[in-house]
Amino acid sequence: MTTVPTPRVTIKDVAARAGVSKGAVSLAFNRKPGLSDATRDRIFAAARELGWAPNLTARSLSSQRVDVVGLAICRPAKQLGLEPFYMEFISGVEGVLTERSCSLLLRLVRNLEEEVGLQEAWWKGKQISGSILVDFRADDPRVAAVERLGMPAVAVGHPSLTGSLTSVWTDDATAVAEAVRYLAALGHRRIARVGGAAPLGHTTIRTAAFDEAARTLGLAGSWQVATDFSGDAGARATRSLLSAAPPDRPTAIVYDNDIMAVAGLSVASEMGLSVPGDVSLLAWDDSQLCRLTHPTLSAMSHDVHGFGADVARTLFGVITGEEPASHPVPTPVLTPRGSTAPPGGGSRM
Amino acid sequence: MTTVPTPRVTIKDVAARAGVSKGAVSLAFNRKPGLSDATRDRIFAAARELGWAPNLTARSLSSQRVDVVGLAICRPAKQLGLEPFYMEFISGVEGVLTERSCSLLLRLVRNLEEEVGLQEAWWKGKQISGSILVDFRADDPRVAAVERLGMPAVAVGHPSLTGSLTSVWTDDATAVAEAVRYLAALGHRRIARVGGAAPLGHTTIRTAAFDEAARTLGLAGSWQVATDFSGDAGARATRSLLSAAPPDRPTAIVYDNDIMAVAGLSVASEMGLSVPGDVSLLAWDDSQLCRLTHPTLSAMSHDVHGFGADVARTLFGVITGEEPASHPVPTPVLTPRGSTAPPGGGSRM
DNA sequence: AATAGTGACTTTACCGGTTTAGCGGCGGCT
DNA sequence: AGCCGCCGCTAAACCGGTAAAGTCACTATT
Repeated sequence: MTTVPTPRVTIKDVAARAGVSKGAVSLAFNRKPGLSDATRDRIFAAARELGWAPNLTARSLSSQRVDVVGLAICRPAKQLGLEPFYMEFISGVEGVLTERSCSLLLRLVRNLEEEVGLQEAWWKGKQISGSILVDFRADDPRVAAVERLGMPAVAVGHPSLTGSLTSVWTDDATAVAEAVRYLAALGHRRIARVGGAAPLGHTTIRTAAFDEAARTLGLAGSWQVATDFSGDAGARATRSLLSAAPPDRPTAIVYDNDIMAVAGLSVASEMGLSVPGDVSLLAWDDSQLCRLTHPTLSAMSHDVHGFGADVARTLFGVITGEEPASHPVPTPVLTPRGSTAPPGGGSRM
Repeated sequence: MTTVPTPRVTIKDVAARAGVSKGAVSLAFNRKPGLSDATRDRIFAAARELGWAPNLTARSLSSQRVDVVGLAICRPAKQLGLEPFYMEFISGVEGVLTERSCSLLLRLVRNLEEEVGLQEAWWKGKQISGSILVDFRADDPRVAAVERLGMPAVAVGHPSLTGSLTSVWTDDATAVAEAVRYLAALGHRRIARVGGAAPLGHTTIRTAAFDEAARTLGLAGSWQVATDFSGDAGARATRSLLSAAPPDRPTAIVYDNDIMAVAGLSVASEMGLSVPGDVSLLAWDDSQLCRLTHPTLSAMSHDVHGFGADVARTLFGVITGEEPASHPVPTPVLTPRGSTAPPGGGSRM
């Protein structure tokens, strides 16, 4: 294929064709007052005939705004592929961006330092008008960096992690408590949790909430393991938890995402334990995956798409200077399915 | 948080501080010859002190190039979330883009018309320097549109679908044939396939290849179902295939992605059929998911990350005018695991 | 000694829009 | 009639860079 030496039609050509100045074309395309309807129509007709669309690069240079927001995700590719959360989140964000003809600049980064550098480059390079920050950690360096830059941003994470940034979060502590309370109500006394990546702030929050709930309910202890969110890690953790002799073996396990719960289910079956007879399993996030297993997985479910949309809307608020309030999205709710039941129902599968 | 009225440091400030002209600063930052080391150092020092980074918008306006490539994905959000393919593909693309400090503009679109409009807007708006096109269909309107625009692009799909566009593809026909041959070699005579979305070109190709292979091997027929790639659809299809009475029931099923295979596995178990005893299952793509089930899923596996990287590299070739050749990536290879075995081993689980 | 060549910069003309100041003409008001 | 104010539009400055042409001092060549 030979690349045609593109004709490069610019605003000047359109202006010439419509018999007006380029200022007039600009006014027409930005729906600003000051033009008669007749002229406006002539301009649009000319533009259509020439197949012209404004050069957004030039536009943002002179108008000092860009219709692009950034999203950098800092997790190993290996985990990302399977984590249904992100794609759904992104699709929620997209939905809102699209309505405002805004685009998403996506980048996967290897660590937070890289992300800080990237956000700075994006912002100083005037490539984005704001950014969505995810996966906060304790003392996250992005908080200070973003403040210093004065860049509009929305932090996805609990306010205790996101400093002065506008944030949107899920109330993980409450959700964890509900999960534990539910299992306890079923009669479980030995409940374990297979958590996510330890450095992540929300993991810490869930861990603390789990401990707290276990204590409050007077449970037999509080087994928790940190993983990297991968299925393999979830399988390993489950294997280790379930290989304890029955009196010490947990009768219920809560997972921090779907993948690990699926992996856990498979480990239980591989070890000859029935679910939920010998052990109850509770997943988190509740993607489609939870309904594809046998038994189906009970889960703490969550409107991830809506979460993304909310975050995007909030970001627009920040960008336009409305100073929207930080707020939580609806707390995940328990969706009981086939993987949870009172303990000791024990029939082999 | 009060947004600081950003100081707006420009190339002029840096030039002034370093005591040179802005042309010199430009030369320094673009690593072009014509400056003494001493001056270069002074410039960098000045830039560092002022915290300056070039305005990429201005740069691309005058240099006529942008370091951004586009990717529009046209699938319902619901499917995307779970489809491990895309995130892995994207991460492969990203890896290559990052080395060249290039960014990815991502957009989810609802239909091809929208995508055509988007690509045109992106290109005419000089927002991207090229695009990656995925999920081709027969008579795909994007082929003509992209040619008309003269936009550099790489099509992910078989050349029979992508017209004159440079393309990178997986040899699905060969892979399907291998899958069928393998199952036939195990002794299966009644093999079914749960395919992906019918309008997609690669689905058509696989369907034809499956028919062909079934005929060549003299199999008992060729059951194929089209779905939408979702787990639910995979489950429904499997349920329908397996509910035939034993002489007509397939003894092996090939799936077009992992999710559907996982769903199929669960349906088999729900119907009291053992895998691989009563029915063998073969997945496609081979994400982590295949190793998390019980039994583990045999799959046609595929270096999706590498695929993405290859596509990105090829796109750079097209952009720089090297006219790279269209080429296939390595054909998926069979990875036998626990879900495939000779038919009739039939012990209940 | 005159000429050519080179290295190190500077000057200046864009890139393709947006934006603001300005301007001619026309209707309304006094 | 004269002045004002507004409408509809144009001209020109500007956004922050890049790139090509120009300048100038200094060395090498003949």
